[in-house]
This record gives sequence, C-alpha cells and structure tokens, in this order.
Amino acid sequence: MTQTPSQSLYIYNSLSGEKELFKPIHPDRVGMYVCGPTVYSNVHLGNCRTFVSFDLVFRYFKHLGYKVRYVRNITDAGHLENDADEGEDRIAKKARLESLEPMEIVQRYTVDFHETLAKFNNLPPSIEPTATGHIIEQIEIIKKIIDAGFAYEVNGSVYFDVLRFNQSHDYGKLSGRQLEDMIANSRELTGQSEKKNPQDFALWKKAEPKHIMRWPSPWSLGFPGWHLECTAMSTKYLGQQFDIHGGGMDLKFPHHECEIAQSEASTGQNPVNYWMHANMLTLNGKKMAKSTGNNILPNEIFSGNNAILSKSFHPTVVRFFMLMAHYRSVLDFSNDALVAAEKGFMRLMAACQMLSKIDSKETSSWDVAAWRQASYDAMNDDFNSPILIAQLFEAVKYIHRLADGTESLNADDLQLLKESLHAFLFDVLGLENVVQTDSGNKLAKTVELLIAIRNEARTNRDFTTSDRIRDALKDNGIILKDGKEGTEYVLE
RNA sequence: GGCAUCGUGGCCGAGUGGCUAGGCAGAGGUCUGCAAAACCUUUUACAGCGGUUCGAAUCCGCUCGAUGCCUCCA
Repeated sequence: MTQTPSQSLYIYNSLSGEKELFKPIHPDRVGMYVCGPTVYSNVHLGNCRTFVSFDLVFRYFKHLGYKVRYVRNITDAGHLENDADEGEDRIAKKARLESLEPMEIVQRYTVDFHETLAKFNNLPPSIEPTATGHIIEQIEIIKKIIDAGFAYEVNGSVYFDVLRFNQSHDYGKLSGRQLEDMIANSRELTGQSEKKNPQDFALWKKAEPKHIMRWPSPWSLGFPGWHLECTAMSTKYLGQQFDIHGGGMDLKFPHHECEIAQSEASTGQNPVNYWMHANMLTLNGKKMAKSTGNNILPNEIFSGNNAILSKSFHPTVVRFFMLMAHYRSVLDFSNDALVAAEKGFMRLMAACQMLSKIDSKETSSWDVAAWRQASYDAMNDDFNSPILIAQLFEAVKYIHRLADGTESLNADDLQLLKESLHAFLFDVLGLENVVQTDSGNKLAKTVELLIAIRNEARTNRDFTTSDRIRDALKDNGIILKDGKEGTEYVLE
C-alpha cells in the first residue's frame, strides 16, 4: 500500500465550538470513548446512526495508521427511568415487566445490539466494558469527589454538589449553560427531594427494597449513578486525560456535562481534549426515541416490514445513506431518500467492478493523485463523508471515461486509483459490495446457458423466444442487462 | 420561558465572501430488434426583510418557521 498523503486532521470540538487541529496526547495513538447503549430494548435506527458515525471516525484513524483504542461501554445498570430521586432502573423495570432476571434482559439486548451493529459493518470496539463490571472503580471515584468536598451523603445516597463545584469550576461549559439560568428556570416538581439543589445529581443511590440490583458500598447497599460509569470506564482504560469523547447530541447535557464535573472534581483535570457529538436521525421530522415510539427498527428496514417502506434495503445501503450526510447534521429518514441512496450506491459498486477490467496505457490524462488528495482533504475536514462520497462519484465519471477510452492512466496511476477507491469505499466508509453475480455456482451456469440461448435467438431474430427468456428470468428476480461487452445479469 | 442548532433547487444533502458540490428524480441524446440497463449532456436554489462589502447562500440585525436540550433517550 502506498503511503497516505501528509495529513492535518481537523475535528469540530463541541467544547470550544470550533474546528481544531487534532493533536493526539501520545504520538500515533488515539484514545476514544463513546457512550454506548442502555441495553433494555432493541436498538433503533437512530441509535445506530451515532455508532455508524463513530465507526467512521474509528476506521479513518486506523486507516491513517493510528493505533486506536476505542472504548464503548454497555450500560447494564444505574440508568434510571425518571428523576433520580424516584425513578426505577430501566433494566430492572424491564426485567420486572418480562419476569426475567435483569441480567437476562442485559444479555438479550446486548446480543441484539452486537448483531445489529455487525450488520451495519461496524467494527467492534477495542474494549467494551460494562457498568456492573466497574462498581469498585465507581465507588473509588465517589470517595475522591467526597474528599475533594464536591459531594455529600444523605440517607445512604451520595449526590454531586453542583453549586459548590461551580464556585471553583465551570459547570455548563460544554452545553453553554449558566448555572444561574438553570436555577432560575427550574421548577420544583416535588418538595421532598433529599438533594440540596435540583441541579445536583446522584453518584450513588441507596437501593429501595424492591430494587433488586444492588451492591455494597461505604454508604449503603445500592447502585451507582448513570453519569458515573462513563467517567470510571473511560479513565480506567484511557487515562485521566484522553483524546476523544463521543456520543449522541442528546447526551451533551446533562450526561457529558456531569462527566466533566466528576473528572474535574476527582482528579482536578479536564478529562477530554476533543468532544464530538453526533446529530440525531429524525423520522417525520422528529427525533427518533424509544420513549415516544417515533422510531424504526433496523430489522424492519432489512426485511421491508414497515408501512413507510416500499421495499427492503440492505444494511450497507442504509449505512451509505447515513454517510451521505455529515455526522453533525440532522438527517431525516424516509423511503424516498433510501431509494435514492440505493441507486447511487449501486452505481458506485458497478463502477468499482468496471475498474477491475480496465487496462493501463502509456500515459495518464487524469491526475489521480490530486483526486486522492481532495478525498483525504474531505475526511480531514471533520470527517466530511458527504464530500468524500462526491469525490468517489467524480472517480466514477472518470472510470467510465477510462472504459470507453476518452481518458487513460498509466500503470502506476491505475494502481493508485484502484487502491485508493477500494480503501475509501471499504476500509474508511465501511461499505460492502453487495452486487451479486453468483458466478461459479449452479444458478450462474444455468443463467449463462439461458443467456446464450437467448442471444442465439436474437441473432436469428426470433424475438418471441428471446423475450420469453428475458421475461421469465425477470419474474424470478434475475435482471438481464445488454451491454457492449455482452449480456450481464444481476440478482434483484 | 432559558440555552443551542438549523432553514439550500421536485426530493435528499454539501458548501463560512467572488470559482460546477454530489446523489435521486425530470428533460434531451447515444446504444439497442424492442425494452431495461448503462453512458453523455442539461433545466429549476440558497425562508423573508434590512445592513456591512467592489461583491454574500456564506458576515451582522430583525421577523417568520423547524428541531434539539433544559426529566430518560444515540
């Protein structure tokens, strides 16, 4: 593989609100943490978009030659239904509703999560820790925060003292909020909270009698707060300071704001150099969310089993559709958009196959290196996959010209084009070539025989026979395409 | 109500001051027995109003509209 061009990668940092030159803490290494799912139900398509977005980031860093440690957690405890004072643990609730052990719920939906992301061709993270596997680490962090004076215990529960923290730190810097505004705008829902202030959040909760997930701690038999697990697991595997922290836009506040507060309170250090937030996938113009029912499941798309869909779609087409938008933009899901994406994707794949049959010439009439650099420039500008894809379609145009001889490439340039295109399509974007010709098996032999018979009939101007073969094959999902090089076929 | 983001041609979706984004659809053409497919060419933009500038989709202000967060959600 040829060397990649010199790179200057810029990342939009949510904390500063600007694109910043990426400088890793350790040369040639990247530490990245992304908030994973709470495994109490099937992942919906909106969830998947976030993980596809960060899979793109992961893949691109790897492609550039970085050694990447990608940590993505599984939240299997501590994520409350509601307000931290009264809410029920999401997993425990689901377990109660389905009469299962909480860990059966966790297992079922963790498996679903992995299977679904694998269909989208997401690479598995380097480490996938669980919240329940890191209770001890979480307790240790709570102790440090208490010792630093930024947390207090009430009736066996421990809360983070946001007001106290804000006196010496900036609570709200990530989400652009002022604590005074939050206080002014908060309405007391109930007067019986044991928290000092509504803005305080739980680090440890004492378990109610009905709460079956519980662990011993210095304060009570209980369970850790949701925000704490990510602080514990990210710093354990990536260090007190690491390069990139990602997650969905909806986690910016309060979840990520609280993570910053917890880290700064316990270590005195800002934990993350680059905060990245992936935007929402909408359906009917509204955010997909489990709680509102405004969502669509990946399997419904793969099977076409949903009223808004006209047909089924391959996972890689859905991935391509997602990557046609920038990760920081809201993307609206629709059948029409998917159909358009699919057609474009197929054209890309067809050109890719065409390229393998092209021969090199003495000279090059097209500057492949410049095209390649423009493609890298797109990705280096905050992972701008839509621009990269536009570049790939530019390459498609030239591949067609190479095929009909109006442009030419010498052997080196042709090789560079093949390697680059392949790398961008399959390594960086993580697409899969799903164009099926099925060559070599029994079906292929049969179809090729029928094509031969049909072409004999066409030569003899026996169009009744030739059309009969074409129509019959079409009825069985085999489409014939008559081209200059002969007749090819694709499976529907 | 507060904070933030956004409003681009029939649809999706890039683009932070001047140079064709791209895809899909539409139109014309090439090829073909016909069709499909493929390929080539091509039309329709920048929510509204005002301002800054030689010049704005791009900067500023206002208006209208949409979305996200402010309670759990990627």
